[in-house]
Amino acid sequence: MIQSVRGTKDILPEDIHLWNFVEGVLKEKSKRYGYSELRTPVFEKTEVFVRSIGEETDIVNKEMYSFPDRSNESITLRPEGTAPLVRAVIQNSLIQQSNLLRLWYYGPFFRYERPQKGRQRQFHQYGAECIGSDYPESDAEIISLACDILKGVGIKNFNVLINSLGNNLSREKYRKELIAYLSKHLLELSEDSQRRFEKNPLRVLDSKDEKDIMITKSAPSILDYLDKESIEHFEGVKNILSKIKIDFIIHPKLVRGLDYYNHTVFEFQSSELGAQDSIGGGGRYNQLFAEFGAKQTPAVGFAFGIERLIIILDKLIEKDKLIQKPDVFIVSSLTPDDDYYLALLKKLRNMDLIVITDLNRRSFKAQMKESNRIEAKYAILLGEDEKKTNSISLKRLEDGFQQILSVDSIGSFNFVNK
RNA sequence: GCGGGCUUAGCUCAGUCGGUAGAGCAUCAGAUUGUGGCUCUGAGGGCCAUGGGUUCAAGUCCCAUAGCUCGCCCCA
Repeated sequence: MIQSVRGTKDILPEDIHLWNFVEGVLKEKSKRYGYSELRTPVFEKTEVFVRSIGEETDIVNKEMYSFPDRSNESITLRPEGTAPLVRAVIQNSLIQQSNLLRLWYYGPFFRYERPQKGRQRQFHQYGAECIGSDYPESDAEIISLACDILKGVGIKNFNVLINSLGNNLSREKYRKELIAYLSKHLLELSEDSQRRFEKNPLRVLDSKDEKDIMITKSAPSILDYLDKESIEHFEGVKNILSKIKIDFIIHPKLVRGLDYYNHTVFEFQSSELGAQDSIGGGGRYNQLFAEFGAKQTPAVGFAFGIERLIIILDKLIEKDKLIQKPDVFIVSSLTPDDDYYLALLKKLRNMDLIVITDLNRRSFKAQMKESNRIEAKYAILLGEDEKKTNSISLKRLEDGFQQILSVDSIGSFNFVNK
């Protein structure tokens, strides 16, 4: 049997209702905040990601689906959404047409990782980016949008963690202090953290290793190294969040994996997810446009992992409620090409009803069973008797109530509200 | 990339000490040939993940591979 590629999943009809529901909320909330959709290609030149995400990150080093195309150009299936979106904004000169851009994206992304709960090789992300403001109110708007989406789909138990990495100056100053502190304990750190120390010392802070946690407990905190500008920005964000009643937890060890963040970083966590407990996250990235060689442009954004949302919702939502059951099943003993039957079928479908018929020429009884199995609201019983008298027998399946309707009165019958 | 567990019918799972497979649910068909749900009866459905090995004999024991899963790493 040919199987799907490792780490990819089919979304089956039984699951699609949940996806459609989530996608509906994403679009609706984006609209409420005045965000427009921007769709980029699923693949890009490899350098789009190498430049932006950071050469030393795992995503770039070992997780990208990169390959030379037929003209030997290195192509990469997008592992995340911010870099392509920024590329598109620059290429299409969108930021010059307006001093502020509100954009969202949604679609499949690709990372070559070992699959586990909440982690696949093809997965889906929704993200929103607010481009062109350096003020804390834009950070707050983004976080507010994210929270509204989570509440909109019905998730209430989640934590909002926030931190500030400060501007470049603050961050660099802190980095030096942290390295100084960690190098005193280097040999006590876990192997993983010793490796992190070399590549990206800030990441030692969110190690799960118990000894690492002990050591980083008394490490210097980034919040003590923020300069005046950075503090003002962070305080501004916290102030607005408090006023709009978004509960947040200040988490000085939250650093996040992508190199392009500065100032505010944040993450949404749920305990429903096991080891991959982050539903989504984001932050400010004032340097990214400059990395691409464009004019420096302040921006802030976030992304959700849709599969992770779905995992939570799967337990939370009665999926039955999302499924639209058929209105009518036609149980017929007439031939499949009978004029009376075909005319009725057409008439009902033109009434915007969901109408199902048997296509396997099965017995009257089997058709009745089928109408029950698919939970249709009504069965319409059709045979020579009805045909002769220009009528239908209409049976309400919930309670078995049956009546005869003339063909002319079908149009005014209310099928939807039983 | 590293470790643990798992893989038998469409689904959930039994399968003893090695002797070429079973249940429940689901599906389909019957129970006075135009009336569903409940009940009863019956039927179909299996390369026992794949490939090797041990053995007279392997779903069962051994090895490898793949996939799933739970962690590590990383991240959404």
